[in-house]
Amino acid sequence: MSAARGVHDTRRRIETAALGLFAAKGVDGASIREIAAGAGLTEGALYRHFASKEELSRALFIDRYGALARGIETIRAERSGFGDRLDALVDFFAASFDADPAGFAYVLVSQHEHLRGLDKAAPENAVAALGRVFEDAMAAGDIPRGDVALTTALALGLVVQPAIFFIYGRLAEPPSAHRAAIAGAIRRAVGVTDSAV
Amino acid sequence: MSAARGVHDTRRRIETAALGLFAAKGVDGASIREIAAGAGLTEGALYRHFASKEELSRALFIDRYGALARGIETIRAERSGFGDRLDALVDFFAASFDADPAGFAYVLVSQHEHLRGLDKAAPENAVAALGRVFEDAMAAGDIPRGDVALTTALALGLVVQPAIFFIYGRLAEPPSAHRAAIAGAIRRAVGVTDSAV
DNA sequence: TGTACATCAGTGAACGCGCGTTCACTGATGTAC
DNA sequence: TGTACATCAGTGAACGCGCGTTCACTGATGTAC
Repeated sequence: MSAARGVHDTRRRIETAALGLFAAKGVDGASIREIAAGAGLTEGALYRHFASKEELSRALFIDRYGALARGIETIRAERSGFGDRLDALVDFFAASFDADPAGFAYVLVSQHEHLRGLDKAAPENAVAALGRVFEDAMAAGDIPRGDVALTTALALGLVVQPAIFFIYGRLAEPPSAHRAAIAGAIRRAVGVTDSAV
Repeated sequence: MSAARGVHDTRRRIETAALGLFAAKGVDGASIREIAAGAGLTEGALYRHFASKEELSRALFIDRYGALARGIETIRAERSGFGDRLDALVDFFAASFDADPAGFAYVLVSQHEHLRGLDKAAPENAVAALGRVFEDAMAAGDIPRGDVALTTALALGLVVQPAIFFIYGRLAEPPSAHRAAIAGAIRRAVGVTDSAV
């Protein structure tokens, strides 16, 4: 069993190396050889931990994307009132980004590739979870009724684009430095009514 | 010379086939063989028109990205006042999307790959051009002074995210169907002052 | 008008290369008796 | 405690494959005299 202790370290090293390379060069652009070298292994050893490159890239995505979806659902369950939820959501996204920029970048860039199969109604769909928050807000009269998908897109754009600007050096500081500005912009963009400030 | 007449048709057919495949599968995911077949040619013939796959993908990007940059600069030159410019910009983005969804998707997805070399100060940088519009607006007092890059990111996010939602089927209609809503969201998000409505 | 030559888009087979993946083997560790 | 066997992460060479690219060749068209 003491040999097995190292197993999770190795798996983690592979994931870390893969995530960095996938975020920087894309899944297609990063080779198994590079990933293995980055993790301090040979290619053969990597296949003791992941059955294929596809499984590796998918596991990496599901982990991170699922964590976002669960985080959103937790906030929806634990907070009531759109204002509280919105602040918590912006904080959560910003903290997720700070904790693992490569992971966040990977999810942003590869989501379409991995989500194509996944149904829009899937339990762990982060965008759908976000949509429910805006649905609730409309039902409660906290924001004007309207197209939920459009409202979700607008709010998400206000969070995601600053992250992309930061990743590519167009913004000096990460989203966490702009939490208040982003939350304020969302409030105004979606038209929060006075009762829900 | 009558033989040369067909040359531009062929080039266009290659570009159309490549754009569709690049937008759908990424540059790495689309092969020269697929592109050539899509254009009704053999691989060898494709190389009469483009020196390499890299040149093809780059030419496609530069054309489309440059057109966006020039469109933004034209609006800045021909319109005065932030309100007019903003409406024109949203209309322009929406019309560009409608005219060539695959081209727009390709620019969105591949910008980071191609812009890495390009300097932020490059003459045809669309994001920089957009930034100048917000700089002007701040100087004129049409919107509150603040971080220009952040303001640009917020506004761009409000335009881009609905396009992405539409491309991936999360939004039923393209951005052009939501022009007024998007322009309104930008106005509120960036805090247009009363004098500039 | 007819002949000779140049140009050039297109063909299709072939190339070398790097990729993801496999496999026989090693050696350290854990378990059974 | 000592021996025999099982397990399994890791090695490193090899595999077949599809990729981007090349190349000798073709045939239609344009140009010169």
